[in-house]
Amino acid sequence: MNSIDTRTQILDIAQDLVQRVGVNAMSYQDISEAVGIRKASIHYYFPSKDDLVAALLDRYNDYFLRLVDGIIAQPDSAEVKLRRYCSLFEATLSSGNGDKACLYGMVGAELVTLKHPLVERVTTFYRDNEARLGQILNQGRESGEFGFVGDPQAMAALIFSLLEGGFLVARAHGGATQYRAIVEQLMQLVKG
Amino acid sequence: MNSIDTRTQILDIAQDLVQRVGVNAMSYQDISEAVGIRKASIHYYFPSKDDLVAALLDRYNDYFLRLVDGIIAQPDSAEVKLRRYCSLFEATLSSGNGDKACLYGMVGAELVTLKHPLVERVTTFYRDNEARLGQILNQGRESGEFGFVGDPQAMAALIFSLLEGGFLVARAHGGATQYRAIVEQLMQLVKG
DNA sequence: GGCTATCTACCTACTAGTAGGATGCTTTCA
DNA sequence: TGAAAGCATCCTACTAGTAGGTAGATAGCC
Repeated sequence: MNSIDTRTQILDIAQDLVQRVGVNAMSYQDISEAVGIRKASIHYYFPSKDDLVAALLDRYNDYFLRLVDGIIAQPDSAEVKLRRYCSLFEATLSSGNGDKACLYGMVGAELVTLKHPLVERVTTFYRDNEARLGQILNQGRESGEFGFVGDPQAMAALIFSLLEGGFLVARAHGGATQYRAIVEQLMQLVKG
Repeated sequence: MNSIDTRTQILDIAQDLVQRVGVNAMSYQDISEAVGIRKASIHYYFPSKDDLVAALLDRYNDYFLRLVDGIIAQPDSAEVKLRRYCSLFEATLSSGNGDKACLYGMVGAELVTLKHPLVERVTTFYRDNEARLGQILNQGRESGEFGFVGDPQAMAALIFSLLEGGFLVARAHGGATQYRAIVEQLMQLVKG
């Protein structure tokens, strides 16, 4: 169906825009020009901007957590899993001109301007990611790979904040190189 | 002079707004209502929005780096200095309803939508902070307080990204409590 | 008189969103 | 089989509201 293609195209362009400039600076007009359809046609698929952003967040959530769960399910060492997790973020950073951030990182920065249903999605995404990071850290602790001090769950929260922040900082200064250096430094700390 | 007061009032309100909702979602109309003057009067002090944001960034940069330099100049242990540095960020988070982020963190997220002179300010702020963090870490290494593995400058970049990210994540999830837990975990890692 | 600070009144550009029409494919049914 | 009805998609044309920004008048002070 061509209609499904259009819907996907709208989501793809919208996601790209949000990752670059944020929700507030992304407009239906921008999407309209990039996709090559009229503004009203976007309203046909997504009646309100909140609908569009919600669909965007849900799609990204499903996509990202599926990848993470795939990483965890593999019979790899905890170090390999943690490195793969970090490289999921890096892939996004490198995919554009180094000016794309994590979708949820961008939305998180604009959190106060969003309505309840969207805010809830962000908090859930953060919580789910920290939980999965906790799993990886626990595995590494048990196998003896990771010798970091402190609670694995606190460490998971630290790593998630670090990756989200590293993303935004790297965009301004240092780019993917700086991000990789930070991940490398993190790995050393985790191994202890 | 009443004029200086007005100018300061505008900057105060504008900073508060940017820390909550970001540059793009902050409008002259919002400031106008909060300060109690007409929109055109704000243009008298800050002809364009870029002028206003530039003044905002410069003021915050001076204020923040002065505090940091004050911390470094004290004859304290490296651990105390690092804890004080981290608490500078926390003070901002706690100052509102837990919905205020670091000014430069917010602006950093919107980086792509800004013009050159503003982008430069952000990168400089990041660089200056990482350099000062590096000083503290070097002191701790030399005194034997800090036993973390890896390069102090890489560690400084890690800590700065962590704090900026921790800010944004904590706003969505966990608040000041979560931020403090992350800082505590960080301190354990730095001590090694 | 000139300067500072503030105002009213306006402009253009852009925002999200709506109403209703044109097109064309699909399904229904005589 | 073929016309009709229904539906999905996309359109033009519009709305009301808000954005940043400007012109020019007014008031009070040095």
